Amino acid sequence: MPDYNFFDNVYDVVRQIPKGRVTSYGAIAAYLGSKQSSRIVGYAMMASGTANPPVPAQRVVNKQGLLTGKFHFGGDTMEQMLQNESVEVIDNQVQNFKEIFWDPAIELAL
DNA sequence: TACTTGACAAAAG
DNA sequence: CCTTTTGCCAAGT
Repeated sequence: MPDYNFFDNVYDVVRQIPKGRVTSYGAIAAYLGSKQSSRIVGYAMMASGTANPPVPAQRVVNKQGLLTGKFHFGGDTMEQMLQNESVEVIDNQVQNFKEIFWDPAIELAL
């Protein structure tokens, strides 16, 4: 068993995302190590579908606030879940993204 | 063991 | 503004 599971780190951060808030792959990657690892975060999210406990991957979007991976949830499930948490999503785009953005580098720095 | 793919991001053309 | 390229790391083939 590996030591530092990048995936586990990602899961831990994502689970701490408050309701009605969203973050970006790059933010998580940057918080863990380097923003270059953003792809690994996305990969972790994909694996999160089989992870236990499952992580609120719907709260993780790309830096544009765009629901790039909504298809992995199955149709518009991602949008529905986000809107169910008071997150406005229009055309795969999180509205007011900048306002509800949750940055682990700041929130978890406390 | 090597090559390809991927829920990203930033830069270049 | 849109398309292409490069970098990064892990997993699948």
